[in-house]
Amino acid sequence: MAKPAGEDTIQEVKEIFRSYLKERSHRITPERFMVLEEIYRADGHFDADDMYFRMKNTGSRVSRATVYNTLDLLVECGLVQRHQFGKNQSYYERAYSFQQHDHIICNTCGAVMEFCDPRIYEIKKLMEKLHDFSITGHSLHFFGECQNPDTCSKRSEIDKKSNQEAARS
Amino acid sequence: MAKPAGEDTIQEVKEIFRSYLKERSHRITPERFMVLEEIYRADGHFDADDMYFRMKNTGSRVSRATVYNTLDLLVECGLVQRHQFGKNQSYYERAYSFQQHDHIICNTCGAVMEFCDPRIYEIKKLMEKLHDFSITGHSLHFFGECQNPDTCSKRSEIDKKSNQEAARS
DNA sequence: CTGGCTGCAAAGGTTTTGCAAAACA
DNA sequence: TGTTTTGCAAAACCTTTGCAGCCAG
Repeated sequence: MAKPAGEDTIQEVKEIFRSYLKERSHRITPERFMVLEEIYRADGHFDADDMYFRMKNTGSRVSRATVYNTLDLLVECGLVQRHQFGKNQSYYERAYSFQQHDHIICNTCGAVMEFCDPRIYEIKKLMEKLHDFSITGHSLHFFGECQNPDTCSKRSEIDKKSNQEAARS
Repeated sequence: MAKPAGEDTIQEVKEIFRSYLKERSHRITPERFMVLEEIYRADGHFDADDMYFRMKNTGSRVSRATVYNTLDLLVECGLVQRHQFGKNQSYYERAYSFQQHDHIICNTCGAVMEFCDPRIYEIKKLMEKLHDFSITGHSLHFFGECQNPDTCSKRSEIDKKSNQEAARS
């Protein structure tokens, strides 16, 4: 799994975000930077509510509205990627200093694995030419079943859920 | 764009669905077949509510609950594919006798184009081997902007919306 | 100052659920 | 006849919005 970003990376993304906000005449508020920092201190994928409760627990009190607002801004400026893993809910992950990758999702246990294949880029280039289209992003998911019974079971989904709920105490 | 399925195809998918339901000891209800038929008579992508209103208009009165229930069954048995085009809403399209394809989505006008590239299959095979994973499906979307001003404008999104609303009269 | 931003709560839109009635097996 | 399934409406769920007060510029 992905590890949290280092301090140097966190300083870099803050600077990038600051420039972005200034450029667009958006205000530089402490809340926005608190969200950015929390995202880059986290590892892996999360949803908006995860982030809301995570911040609540670490003492950075921001409202849901601000979390959503900031996530939108961060997606716009490319520091965060938004994913749809099949549920009607958005998942996010940090995008800076973080290798471009796609996802393999287990239908049984919900595990998300990551991979990278240069052929995606080749397909992208071909499609831009073929369809007279300017492609700015993509999402590739493979769905299926883990073959490893240790990591894949209904159990692990239940664990995940109860852990999340515990975090919201 | 995709054209509605022919009568022969409709008979085939009904037979497949019937076998599937029998196998799983699910009941063979007229509502389920009405939904299946309406899906295969439609062209392109639709959401659950589209289907609900489409059926209302053609006189096949089924409830929303039944539409959702049946869509789940059809996705499970592979006759329908579910897509997430970036909104927090599911879109569907028929999958039988319908070439496997992926999607290019315009962020501006919402247009959805289709394409097909055999390299996806190659990547899939590699990932199954690399990650000891059994892949049963995938979704690949490219996001960006149409380069053709005739087909791409905010306007076309508005048109699409008002057409949908007209269908719900 | 003053317009954008925040926090809160309420509204919005899609999907799921509970329950009585209907109907498949 | 006994359960599923249906239809309806209410609930649940995630996200957006409205508004008063706050704060960055």
